[in-house]
Amino acid sequence: MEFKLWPLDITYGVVGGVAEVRIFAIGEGGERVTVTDRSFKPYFYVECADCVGKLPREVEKVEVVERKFFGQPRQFLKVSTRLPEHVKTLRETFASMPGVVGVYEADIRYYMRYLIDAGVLPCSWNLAEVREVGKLGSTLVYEVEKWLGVVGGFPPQLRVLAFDIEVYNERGTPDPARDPVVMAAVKTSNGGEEVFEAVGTDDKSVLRNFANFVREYDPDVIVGYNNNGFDWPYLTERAKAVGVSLKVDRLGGQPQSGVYGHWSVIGRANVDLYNIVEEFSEIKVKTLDRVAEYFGVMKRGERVLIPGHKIYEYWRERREVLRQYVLDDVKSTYGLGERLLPFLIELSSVSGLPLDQVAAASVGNRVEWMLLRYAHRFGEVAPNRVEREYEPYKGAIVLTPKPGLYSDVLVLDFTSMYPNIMIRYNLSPDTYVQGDGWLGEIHIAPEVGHKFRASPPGFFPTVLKTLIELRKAVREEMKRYPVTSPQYRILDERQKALKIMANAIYGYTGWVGARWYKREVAESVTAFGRAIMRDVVERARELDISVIYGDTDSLFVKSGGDVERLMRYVEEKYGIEVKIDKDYKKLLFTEAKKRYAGLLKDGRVDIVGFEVVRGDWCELAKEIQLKVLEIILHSRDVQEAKRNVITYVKREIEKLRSYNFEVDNLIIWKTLDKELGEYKSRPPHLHAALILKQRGYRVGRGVTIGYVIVKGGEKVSNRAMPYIFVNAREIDVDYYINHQIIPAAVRIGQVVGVRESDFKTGEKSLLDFI
DNA sequence: GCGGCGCTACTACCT
DNA sequence: ACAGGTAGTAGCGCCGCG
Repeated sequence: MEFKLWPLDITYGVVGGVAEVRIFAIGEGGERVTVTDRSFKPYFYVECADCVGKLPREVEKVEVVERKFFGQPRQFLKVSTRLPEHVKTLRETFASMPGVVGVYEADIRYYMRYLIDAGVLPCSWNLAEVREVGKLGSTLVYEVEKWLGVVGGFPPQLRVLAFDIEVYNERGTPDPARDPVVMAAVKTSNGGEEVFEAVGTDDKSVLRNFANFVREYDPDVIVGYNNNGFDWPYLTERAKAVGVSLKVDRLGGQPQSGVYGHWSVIGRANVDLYNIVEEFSEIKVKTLDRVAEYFGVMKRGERVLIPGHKIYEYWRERREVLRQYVLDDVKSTYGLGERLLPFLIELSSVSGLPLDQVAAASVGNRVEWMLLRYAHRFGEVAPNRVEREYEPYKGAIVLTPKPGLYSDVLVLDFTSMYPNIMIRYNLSPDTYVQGDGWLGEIHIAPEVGHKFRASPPGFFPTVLKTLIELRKAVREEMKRYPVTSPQYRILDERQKALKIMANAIYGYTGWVGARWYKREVAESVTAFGRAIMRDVVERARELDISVIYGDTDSLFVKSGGDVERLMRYVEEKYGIEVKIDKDYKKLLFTEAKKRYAGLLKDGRVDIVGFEVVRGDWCELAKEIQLKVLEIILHSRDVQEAKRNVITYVKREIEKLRSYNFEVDNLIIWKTLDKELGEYKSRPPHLHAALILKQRGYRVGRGVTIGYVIVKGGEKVSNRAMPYIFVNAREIDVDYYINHQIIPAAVRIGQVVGVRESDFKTGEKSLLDFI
């Protein structure tokens, strides 16, 4: 029978010496099913010239096949093996055989190989010819006979479960061997909400009740916040320590740790929302409460907040508050899931990576898995991952702004410039021409001189064209639905997923870790980009349009001139659509690139690059900088603005001097980019991190440290203290005045003539006394 | 021994 | 582990200084 299914998770097992692929999926009627296939043999490719050698017995079959390699037709041996694990061992065996030139695609995981070859897309509707073979627990099992392709449609109703745990520990980072899980909270998409609690310090019931709940609710998707980094490893360790089994997957097993810190719960998609939140650079401090507020899920002011190091106190003395806290956390997590899952589902479908992996996978890997699918479709054998040396190359042009206040400025944006360049000039690893051998039509990149065949269309340009066309079709389809409909929302997430994947391809070509790494391609893309930018600036000059600033693919121009003509010029000459991205009434530049701020025609204040938008300046300094900016943007004349700025900032400085502030507003947040031992110098946040470590906290790469500068004679670094250990009276207010408030205020204020000395008149320097 | 200077380390930002 | 370009702070070593 024909069956339409939406794959959620995939795994395999070996039964009777045969690999069996198992796809956990949802049918059209909402039924949960398992689809199996025992017919697919693992394989890899071998390229050889007169290969000799005895075939190992793990080899099932060898065929000579026609494939392409970087666009060139070639013959390969397709070596199929009996079991997935044989691929790894045979890879070595074949590589060392006399006559073997290369072994390819031997590092592709079996179940991914299956999805790619069968053309099965996770988180999409796939049509298959199946037959029913029985039941596994309560779900039907089908055996697939033939895959009939991907069909369109919207995702089914998913059962989602969010969870969160709280651990009792008196200092530092909790230790599963010692510290009990005193609370576990769950929230489900059918409205269920529960908190499981320990009895005293006995947490066996928490673990059991949690596992029972998961099994009974039987979720398709499990979401957590840092569950890969904390909850799952902690729960499984703790379960082992107290002798409880944590059987939560769909085959009666425990969660398993996979590669790169990802945890899998077979049959379900375990998604760590923190993974995806990490990609939102506009969120500076990524604690659950702040992230939930950012996404409009729950306001921080309307929920219970307990710092991690005080949880044990609340468990001992104010348990009902802790209960509310864990509930607020799980509600936030659930809400985040509602907000983020639709995008992840589409990203899974576009990249071809199963849902539970797509959030954890890096951008480069998502692109690579997508490319592997297209390569298979085009009959291309994928190049191997090889270790390469990093070679820098020139990037985009950034114009130098003239400092000052401008009025009526338009920002022109060249849409999808890099993808368009790649398509137009056919830039791809397989179209790259080395030397002068090629006699057909070629494109030559400016400055760098790399050559590319003009036809036929290369691998990357073809993929890009496909993605752009798909996106266009999705955007067309969106018009058929009301903006507020769920369908519209899903299609919008789909077009976003297609867009970000297309935009990531240029970066991928310049990434040394990429299979299809080709520096010459990346280098040519930026070279064409620079040439276009220079040409458009020149054209603007000819048209008497004044150019104020530009960065990569945007141009800031004075409105009033024939801007439309300039836009048409770019569209006609380069085939790149130009859109007016922003329309400023007033715009402010200092002498710095990548930093500007302005008042948009719609009344919004827009700030780019300045301290206000940076996470590593304290709230107070940012708040003051914003005010200074607003004073300037809203005043009619420069002198008045200058006076008002000075009066305002002086007042703020006085407040600080008289200890009229909140410590929270003075916290400086910085992320550790390395492990503590790898630092060559001792910056402030490292100092603060070392203090945290000394007091039992686990800190290292990726952790964001919040510190304040306290009094003392030594250098700044030695006075950086984790804010949780500091009282207001210990704060070094002079540091904040001279190194946070004044620099932030002067940076913007300088445009109307405000100088550092305007704020230091009250203070007599030693020189004055002499 | 110390202040000033310039370079390096480091982070976060922009497109 | 998608890219390069950029601003800015603090650390740190070096230099000169009778």
